[in-house]
Amino acid sequence: MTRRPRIKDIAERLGVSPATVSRALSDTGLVAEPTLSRIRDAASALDYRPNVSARNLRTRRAMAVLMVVRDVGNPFYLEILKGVEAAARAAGYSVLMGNTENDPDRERQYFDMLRDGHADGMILMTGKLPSAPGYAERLPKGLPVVVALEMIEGSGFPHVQIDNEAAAAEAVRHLIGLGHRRIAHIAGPLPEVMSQRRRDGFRRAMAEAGLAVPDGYEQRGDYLLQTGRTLCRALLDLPEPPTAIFVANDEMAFGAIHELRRSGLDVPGDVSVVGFDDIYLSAALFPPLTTVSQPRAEIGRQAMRLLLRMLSGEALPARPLVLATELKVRGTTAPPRATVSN
Amino acid sequence: MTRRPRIKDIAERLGVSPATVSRALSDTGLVAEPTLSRIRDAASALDYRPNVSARNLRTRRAMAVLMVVRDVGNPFYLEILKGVEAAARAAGYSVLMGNTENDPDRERQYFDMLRDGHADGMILMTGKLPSAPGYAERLPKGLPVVVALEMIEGSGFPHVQIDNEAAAAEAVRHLIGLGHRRIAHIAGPLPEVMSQRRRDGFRRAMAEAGLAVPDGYEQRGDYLLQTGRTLCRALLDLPEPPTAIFVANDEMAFGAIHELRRSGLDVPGDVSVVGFDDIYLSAALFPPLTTVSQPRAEIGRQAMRLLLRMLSGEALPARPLVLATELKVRGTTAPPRATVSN
DNA sequence: CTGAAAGCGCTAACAT
DNA sequence: ATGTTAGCGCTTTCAG
Repeated sequence: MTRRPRIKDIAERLGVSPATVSRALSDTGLVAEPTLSRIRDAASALDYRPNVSARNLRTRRAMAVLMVVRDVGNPFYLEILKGVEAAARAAGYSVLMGNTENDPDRERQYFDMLRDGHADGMILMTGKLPSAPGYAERLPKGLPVVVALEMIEGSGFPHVQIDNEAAAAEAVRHLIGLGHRRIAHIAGPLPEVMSQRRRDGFRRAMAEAGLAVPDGYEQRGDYLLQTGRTLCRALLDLPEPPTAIFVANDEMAFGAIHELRRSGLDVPGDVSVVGFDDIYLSAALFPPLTTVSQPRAEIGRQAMRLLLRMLSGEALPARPLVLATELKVRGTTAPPRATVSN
Repeated sequence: MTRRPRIKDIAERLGVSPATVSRALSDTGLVAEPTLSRIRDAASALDYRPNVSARNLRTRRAMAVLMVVRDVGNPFYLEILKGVEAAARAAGYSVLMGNTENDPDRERQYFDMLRDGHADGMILMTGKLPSAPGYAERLPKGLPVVVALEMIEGSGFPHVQIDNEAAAAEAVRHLIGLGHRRIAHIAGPLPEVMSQRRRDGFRRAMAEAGLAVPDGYEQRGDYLLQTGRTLCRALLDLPEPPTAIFVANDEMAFGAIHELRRSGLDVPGDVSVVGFDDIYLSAALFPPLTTVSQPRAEIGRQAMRLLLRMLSGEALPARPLVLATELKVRGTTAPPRATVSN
């Protein structure tokens, strides 16, 4: 079996210089017509493919970006990945996936991949900088990093996000509008900014409507399905259980619904439930989940767009790019059974 | 801002040769102790990271593998990705994701990435070779490719798969064991080998039990949720509708269940449903889905293991690696309402 | 055990 | 418009 052809092989075969072949093959528009076609033909006849390592070494670019998430196993990220991938492909970039699982070692390892030339830029969706001590401070300024989905305050990187607080408030107002008064919230992990925002939205909507949030009406979860069950149980065991629950993500919402059903309660007849995220299959279940839909593919696309602009040396505005959410009113919300005011 | 340090910088600073630094940093065991530590210290003081393009160019390896699927948007692949990623990381490899969407251009493009040095090997889960004419024939023998999940007959690549036919038969036997006689099947796209196998398993189990498969009891789908609905409707409109349905994947099974409920039928009271794949959330729904569980993470891990062995030059056995499935009996199957034997 | 030298395959100045 | 030359940063013979 014969060795893979290099530029030199084509050049010799055609009696031109390697430089000309390189120029012809990379569409610089600097090669005249008789030569151009001959080179292209020869390249495809030899089934030539440029060696990316050599090219990358020379051009000091990898033509790859890194997308880093907390948990690749979560389908939520897939739609975003699709958006990123599409935008990346269109610009000739590949996408590397990084998975941190909240492990500080991995968090910094992916940052290191930027520095060692594995990737040219990074889309960071972990909601934090590497937590290794002193690491964040030592990061060079102007690193081509876009923070998406979650926010990292004070990081100085451009952000693509949604207004979690406003979206949460809208969801709660929907419940209030249906006539609910006793509305509870199952929150995400509160160290995280995103969870805080969603809880703040809940509180704001309640306050604006003059509704109290009794003790025990705010439960603190972790975005896992099982926890949705447990915390829902806790709410049902309250002396005055809520007639509606705003849950900080869909998985916990499913858990909550499961628990309600097991307790013989009807959703939405006895208790209404609103989720957040509009994950895969949310619309397809029984009943379909009322939830806040994030424009996930668009988040991915925009994040990649910003990143490409950074890579082309553009300075980016400090203001975060905020994308619109949409409350999808589906089958898990209805007016409370007995509309006794207060 | 000062330039990124190179090996040469460390060498000069320490008065040793670049070669020694390289050897020290790559743990060859060829550098003696006073020097070794000095080099390591200097490297970490300078925050040195080797340039991967240069290294890859020199070593002719990318230390990356490519995992190619039909549709990144499908959560099904996530667990596999997790398995691949874990095994890859452990061996020092990164994972590149490829998404073909059944587009022939992309199918071949990812193969090309192998050839241009983007990746050293590939885990192919698309169930087919690039369909561009003549392409498959021209592929060099012994390419480091492992086919996972689906099979590509005659491709000559090592396979990691499950026994789709046996698993399907087991699922159908479960229904028969419950007393069902009128059992229908909603199949996947039949050009695909995987769908054929699952259908064959259905047929075999029925034949073995001496049960007929009446006209219209085999519907041909495409793995999409909406299609599950439509085809379930078609089954219900039959003069003698089935009392149980074996569906070729979970998404269509959810669609079918949705349709059954909309028609006022109880699952599993009136109709039992079995799915295939055990996708995300299948266990968490109401009722939880009875389905065939594939060892997804294990498929990923094993595929990566085989690939690593190919990359180290080992010749691999032609026999496919077949992993065990497990029928998860959950809440969507029960004996038929009126157990009138035929 | 360490150093000198070569070169992986490509592209970018510079020259013509 | 094309050729010449150099070099990206690393690893790996080959010497010593």
